[in-house]
Amino acid sequence: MNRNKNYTLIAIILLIGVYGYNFWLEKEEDKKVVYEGIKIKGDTNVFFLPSSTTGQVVHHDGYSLSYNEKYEQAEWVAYELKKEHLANRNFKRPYFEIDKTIKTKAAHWKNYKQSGYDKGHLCPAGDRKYSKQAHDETFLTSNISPQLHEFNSGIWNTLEQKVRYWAEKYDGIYVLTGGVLNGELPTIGEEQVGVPNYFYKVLLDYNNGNPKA
DNA sequence: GTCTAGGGCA
DNA sequence: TGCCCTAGAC
Repeated sequence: MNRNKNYTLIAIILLIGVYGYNFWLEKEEDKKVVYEGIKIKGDTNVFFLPSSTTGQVVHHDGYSLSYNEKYEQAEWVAYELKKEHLANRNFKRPYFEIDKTIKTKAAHWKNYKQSGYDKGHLCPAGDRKYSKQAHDETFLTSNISPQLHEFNSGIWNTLEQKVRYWAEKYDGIYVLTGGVLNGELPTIGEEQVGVPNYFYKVLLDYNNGNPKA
């Protein structure tokens, strides 16, 4: 591996269980509202969705994201991981495609080629195995970020598997993932895709407030 | 064996 | 774009 680059990747893992907001926790139908809140376009930062600093929030069927044009990647990706989303089907790895829903144009995957970095999923393909459509959707360039292979297939991968375990255990959770995009970051490719130094995940369990860390 | 990936080649 | 092989971490 090329050691000329400054490797200081650290994962910051934030696991937050929330007790509050009883007014939408207690009723079953409210779950529905939350779920729809993710998908309905035009809704402002409904419920758990964070605010966007770029003003460009895009909703896909399987997840929502806020795209940061400067760094050519999403500042966050949010999705719900339901128990029934968990599946073991194995889809063929599709081709990475440019996310056409990004108005300012998402980066091309060629930026990542031979950059030494992985095209790391923010919304993991492994969390969207309940349908091929949802699975393939994670292979949009708006859903990936440059990650070291060692990091992506190592501790990050482990974390994603734990997320799946928790989704099973707590009957569904919300997941928010992103890289820390600020300041001057190293870039790759012609479009200068920023390379985050840190990645984070925030988990929200809406019907069982067991805080975990 | 299961996940995450890169890369070569028709 | 599909197919198939390789590699690391757990």
